[in-house]
Parts: sequence; C-alpha cells; structure tokens
Amino acid sequence: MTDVSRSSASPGASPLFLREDEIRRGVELLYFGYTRLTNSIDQELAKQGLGRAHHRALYFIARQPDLTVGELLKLLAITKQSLGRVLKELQDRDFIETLPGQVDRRQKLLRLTATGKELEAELFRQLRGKLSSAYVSAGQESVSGFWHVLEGLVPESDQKMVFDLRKDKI
Amino acid sequence: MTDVSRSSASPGASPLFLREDEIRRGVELLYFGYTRLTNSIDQELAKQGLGRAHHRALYFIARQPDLTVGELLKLLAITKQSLGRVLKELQDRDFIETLPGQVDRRQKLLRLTATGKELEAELFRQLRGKLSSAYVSAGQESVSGFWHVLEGLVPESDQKMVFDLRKDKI
DNA sequence: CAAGATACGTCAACATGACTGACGTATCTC
DNA sequence: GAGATACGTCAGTCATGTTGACGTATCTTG
Repeated sequence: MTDVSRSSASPGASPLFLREDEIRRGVELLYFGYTRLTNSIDQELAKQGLGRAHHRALYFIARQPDLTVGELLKLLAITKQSLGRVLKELQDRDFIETLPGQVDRRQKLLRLTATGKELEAELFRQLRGKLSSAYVSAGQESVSGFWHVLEGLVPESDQKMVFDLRKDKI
Repeated sequence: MTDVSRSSASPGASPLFLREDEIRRGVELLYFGYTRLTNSIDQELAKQGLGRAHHRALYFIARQPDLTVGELLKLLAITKQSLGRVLKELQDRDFIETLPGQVDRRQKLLRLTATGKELEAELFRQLRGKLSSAYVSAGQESVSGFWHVLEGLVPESDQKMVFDLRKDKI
C-alpha cells in the first residue's frame, strides 16, 4: 500500500521530489470526497426545486448574515447575472430577504428568513453527518492535517476572504 | 482562533459532539480547495477547446490505461450519453484511441494517444504544482491526515473502485 | 443452440448554471 | 457637479448534465 513515510522528502524539500502517485492520490481523493459530499444534499435540494447554486448562496448567507451582494460574488466567483438569477429565486421562494446597507445604501444586505434558516439547517445536518463521520474515523490529528493541506490550496489573494468567514460577526 | 485541541472528543466519540464550526471549516476549505485546484487548469484546457469534463475522462484514462467505457462511467457517475459526447470529442481530436477488449469483445478499451499523453502530462504538471506546494507547506504528517479524512468521505460502496486506481495494472 | 443479459452507441428533447456584452439607476466620493 | 461604485437586468450563448427510447454486437446460460 502507499505509505507516506516511504517518501523521504523533508518538509522543506522541493516539490519536484514528491512522487507522482502521492499527487494523484490527492487529486482523486479530493475529487471523490468533494463530489460525494455535495451529492449528499442533492435529493433534499431537489425536493425544494433548488440546485447546488442555490445551496452555495444559502450556505454563505447563513455563515455570514448581512453579507453584501458584492461580497457573495467574490466568494462564489461567478458573474452577477448568474448570481442574480439564483438570489431572485431564493427571494421569490421566501428563503432570503434583503435590506439596504446602513452605512452605504447602495449595498444590499442578504440574510435568511426563518424558512431559509430551517432549510439551511437541514442541509447542514446532512453535510455534518458525512463530514463528522469522516472526522471521527480519521481522528483529530488527521483533521488538522486535512485543514492545513486545504489551506495551502487557497491562493494567497483569497485567503483573507476565506479565513474571515470564521470571524463571525454575531 | 479555532483550535482543534479545544475539542475534547475522543476518536470514538459521537459525531454530535463535534462543534458546528469545525464542520463548517471543513465544508468551506473543501469547497475553496477543490474549486481553486480545478480552476488552475481551465486556461490550459481552453487553449485546446476542451472543458473540465474532458479533463476528467483524460485523467482517469491516463491513470488506468485500457479502462473500459463501463468502468469510466462508474468513476465519473454520469450518463453514457454525456460521456459519449466527451469521448467522441477526445477521439476526434486525437487525444484518445480505443481497441476492442481482448477477453470480452463487446468492451471498448480506452487509452491515450501520444498527443493525449502530452496534454494530460501538461495538465498534471499544473495540478502537481498547486498540490505539491500545499503538501510541502503542510508537511507529510498533515498530508496523511488529509488523505484519511477524504477516504472517510468516500462511501463504502465506492471505496474499492477508488482505491483500486492505485493498484496500477502496468 | 436459442433466449436473454450485457456493453456500447445514438437520436431527441430538455434543465441547470455558467458565460459575454450592453445598458440603466441609485448612491457615494471628491 | 462629475465620476466611480453597487446593484439590476435584457438578450443570447455555451458546457455539461439529464430522461427516455431504441439498435447492434457479443457473451452467457438453460
């Protein structure tokens, strides 16, 4: 079996010394892990007539209430036309509501309605089920390794934006 | 700051004890990590007039030469109509070639042409650049944690298929 | 050996979620 | 008051997935 310790590369070694198989293993696990995690909520979304694009918006609005449209655009890295359609549908179905910015009235602040919170919570329960069982079976040591590697995949230009999600506004 | 060691959950503890924030951190890092890794090859693919669907097929054929269409369908988890279009385009552009199965002549074995190998290698170089720098900055200990967590996300029914990719036929 | 299962291909219609480009309005900043 | 910014929107297109139906070659089995 593939054994990490077999690689004698020191932490500071050149990336060129990493064996191809270790990279392919990462690519594949990332692909399967990501797709299987996202697949796990498709059925629930379909019940509501929503797609994954709606969930991504819902998720980030839940995570950072009173997020502006511009901030959400940066997180999702899609065009405003694409996001516009998604937000309109979420609003029409009463999952989100908006209010003008307090400090800058051009901005539109996004938040979940009670219905939206319920839906997001249900979807989150399913993600938590999958991910927490992976965390538990791997152990806490592995979880922090998992985080460290993924943090290294986020380009520096995006890191502030991503890490700021954790500084909750509460 | 979020600190892993703050959670006192033992490895066998119930998932219910995992804090919400730890799960959200995983969801977000997986989302950003995966999308940023895949984004990194879009430009190269666009040069060839190909999309990500083509890359996924190319990748798995490179990984397991003489893969059958049926095996590729299981890996990609899409319909044969969708895959058919992608394979046809790859063949028209001379990136892949096929030959009938030796043991079962109904099967079509897929492999890369020389051109296809070059393209896949170039795309892989870019993935390796991103992922190996993440591996190096996180350290080998973290890398195996990264693998363990992701392995836990792959449903049992898919694990054999996924892990068998590493047993090269060669 | 005939019957049915399997591997693959293909036609047609459609859904989702992205994209580009152009243009409009309200609001903020200088 | 002029220009930049935040957001919205119309119109057309593309990539990639879907369902359903049907065809053909080949393998397996009673």
